[in-house]
Amino acid sequence: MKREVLELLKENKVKITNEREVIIEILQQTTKPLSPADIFLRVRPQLPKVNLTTIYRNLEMLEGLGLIKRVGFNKEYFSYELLANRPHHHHAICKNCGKIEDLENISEKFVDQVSRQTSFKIEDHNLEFFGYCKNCRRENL
Amino acid sequence: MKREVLELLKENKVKITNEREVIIEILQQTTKPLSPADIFLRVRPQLPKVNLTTIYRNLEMLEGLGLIKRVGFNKEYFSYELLANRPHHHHAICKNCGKIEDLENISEKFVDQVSRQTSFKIEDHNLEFFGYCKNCRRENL
DNA sequence: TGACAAATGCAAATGATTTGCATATATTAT
DNA sequence: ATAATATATGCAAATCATTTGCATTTGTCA
Repeated sequence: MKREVLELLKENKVKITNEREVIIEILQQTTKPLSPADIFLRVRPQLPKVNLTTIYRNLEMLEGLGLIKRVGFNKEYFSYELLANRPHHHHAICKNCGKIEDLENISEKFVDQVSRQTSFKIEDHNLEFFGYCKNCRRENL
Repeated sequence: MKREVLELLKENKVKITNEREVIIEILQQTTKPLSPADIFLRVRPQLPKVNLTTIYRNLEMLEGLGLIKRVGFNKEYFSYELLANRPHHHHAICKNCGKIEDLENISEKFVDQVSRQTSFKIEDHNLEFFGYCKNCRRENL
């Protein structure tokens, strides 16, 4: 667990438990969004007694602190990814196999456009693309 | 129910039931995305015996035919909106009161950008903005 | 009008997420 | 180091949206 994260947790009087260390490390080691169940499966080998509830509660806490972001894919459930890991980006999701590709370098100009044309004070946005990855396109032929 | 819709249903051997007529009319009369429960509540006054299951099954059917689009908001459940009602657009969702504003006229140039920079064959995308609407911004002061 | 496939209503199943509560653990002051 | 205490965890049960099985009803088409 990185120093910065550790400090942020301490600042917020959050106890550093084994469960939290493992959950955060897993999030740090991954480049793809993980669902609570995904994380659970990866924590268990290290902490066999861990409970799914603990995963949920910690994800909620981490989201509250602004460390992770919740992303929702089409017919799927929510997943989470660490904000610190990479700069703001979007996803391309394969409709067939569920493969997720990160899209970086997308111009954020349109975000400014939106902020201008709405009366809302925009703070965040989600942008997800759906289609078929290379492999699944082949299968469809 | 508009003629075009009626024809599309018949083409696909879908029976024209009272439930379907009412569900489709409700979707046609609304400019905001509606959840299955929303639709259920609006159908019931006209068809008191209608069951939520029927709403779900028909939404699935309409989505399959490409008549409606499923949109997922942040911590909320899925909602549906009729594609024919308006051209492609996006949403701004108030983090406080849940108010939804439609955003039209957003340049779609970035969609082309994406198609070029990924190996995916992009077919669709979701774009949602989150922030605070005029009223809720006032309340926060 | 009758035959038949498709749609509905109802009840129960499912699956993710949440909650209550007793126990365990990290933190803080002693 | 140790004790006191607030917080976190595990477990079981509750919740809530969504799905499924099946008997009954209803459109559609000959």
